[in-house]
Amino acid sequence: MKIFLMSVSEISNSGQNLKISYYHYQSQFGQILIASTTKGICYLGFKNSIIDPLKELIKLFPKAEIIQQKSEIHQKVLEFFAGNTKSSFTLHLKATPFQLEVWKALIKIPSGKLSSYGEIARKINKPKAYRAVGTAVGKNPISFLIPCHRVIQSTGNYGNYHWGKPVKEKIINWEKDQHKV
DNA sequence: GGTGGTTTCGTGT
DNA sequence: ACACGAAACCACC
Repeated sequence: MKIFLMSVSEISNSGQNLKISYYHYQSQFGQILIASTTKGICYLGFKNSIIDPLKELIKLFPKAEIIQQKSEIHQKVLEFFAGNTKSSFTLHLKATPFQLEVWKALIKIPSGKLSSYGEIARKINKPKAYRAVGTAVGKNPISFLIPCHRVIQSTGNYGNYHWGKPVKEKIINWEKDQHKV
């Protein structure tokens, strides 16, 4: 069972006076970019033909000082990708209050399980806000750690994915396999 | 089981 | 004030 604690502190002001270290790494789902502040992970995205995660990072924190540099916390994330489920992480997020609610609800979905946008909406006590939930889930800046891939349509279709549907399917199947053993 | 129109809410502009 | 979207729901067929 995967249990990890996360605390979240908010970033206002587009990242002014903020120093962010980022680096590209390889994962079993493709190339990823991990970015962190001194407080925690602030961005984690997949690189593919359509998405340039570095561009997204800069767009998210236009005023921050963004430097290419490895860091210890990146290593912890890589271990997590490798299957070390004991780690705990601190996230340093820029978010609206609604997004924070949604992302916290995502963290509660156990590995290997799936949820739907409507179910998340009911969990945060706004059952009719499923459409807004979809938008909020899609803006999650930390893929994989915040398990946005575990949310699919109520019909059973996998629905869309910011980093491309194939990646979403890969991760879901991988997590399924982890629990078969 | 599938299609199409309607409902609904938070965001960015 | 307005349009959009990682959806859901209902009424048909």
